[in-house]
Amino acid sequence: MGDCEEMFKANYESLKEAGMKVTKQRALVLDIIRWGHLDADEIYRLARQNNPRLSLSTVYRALQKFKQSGLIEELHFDESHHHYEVKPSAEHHHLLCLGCGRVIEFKYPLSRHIERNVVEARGFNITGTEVSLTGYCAECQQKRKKV
Amino acid sequence: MGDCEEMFKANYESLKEAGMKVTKQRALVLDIIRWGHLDADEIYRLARQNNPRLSLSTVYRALQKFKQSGLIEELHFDESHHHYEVKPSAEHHHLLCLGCGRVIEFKYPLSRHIERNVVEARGFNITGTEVSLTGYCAECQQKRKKV
DNA sequence: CTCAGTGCAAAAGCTTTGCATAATA
DNA sequence: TATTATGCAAAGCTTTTGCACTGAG
Repeated sequence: MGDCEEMFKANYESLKEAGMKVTKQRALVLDIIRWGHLDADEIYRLARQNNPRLSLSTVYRALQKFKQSGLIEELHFDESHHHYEVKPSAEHHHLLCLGCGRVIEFKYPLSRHIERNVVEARGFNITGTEVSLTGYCAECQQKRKKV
Repeated sequence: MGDCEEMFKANYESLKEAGMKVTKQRALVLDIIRWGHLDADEIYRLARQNNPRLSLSTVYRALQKFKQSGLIEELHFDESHHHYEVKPSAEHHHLLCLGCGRVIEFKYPLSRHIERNVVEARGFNITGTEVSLTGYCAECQQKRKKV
């Protein structure tokens, strides 16, 4: 690797711990994922500002690897893209504002709640929970009233 | 239209009520959606058993129209396909078994529950809720133990 | 040195669109 | 008759894959 920036040190550690070969492309992609809930193409475009030779397939391959090793999680805000975030420690979900696109995170043990309160879920072993809540944040509701 | 089967009468009414032009293709597609949680290609293949000249784009255009007029809803069980169901009267969600692919439906006013119990959701106007719960049903847990 | 990762280009899978024809209201 | 829907084929978009080359361990 050789000439790698200081700012990626933490990412190198993460990759190493996850048992992955460390490359500057992967460190870069991982670093960008920490910025927010981005999709592959957004990650790609941001990453190219740092490394213009990076290819989109490398981004996709990195995302796949990270997902497999549990470093990140895939989100499905809308039907056409996937978005990614570094794996959270506690179960949490997202409110997506259809007005401004902002994402509000909140912690909530929803799978436990459902296992306890939903009759049909008795005996079902829930391994994955993804909640997509869409609507309008307080600010966007104000804007919409005015229009 | 002319030579249309008796079994589609109810669908004709639904389409008419929704303010759509009634065609035998649409009635057929709508009829098939009532069978279960199918994706576009499954609907297409089933529909062609009845009308071999039907095209896939007609299926997609019908699905889009139905969605717009609120006749059906789009589900996102896995990341690559969309599945469809006729619009339910009460809020309900799905448990998807990764073993056998079965879908268990359950009614639950989750958006209300979240609006009431999640601090971060205060002031947020939730308009859409979709919950994807994946795991293993009781039967598949048994099978997995044996293997 | 060896195997895994990268870049490029090409392909795959799902969905949408353009256009001439056919069917509904 | 005037739209609107259909069928077909072609294009679009996101994601995956093949292959030769590079780089990490």
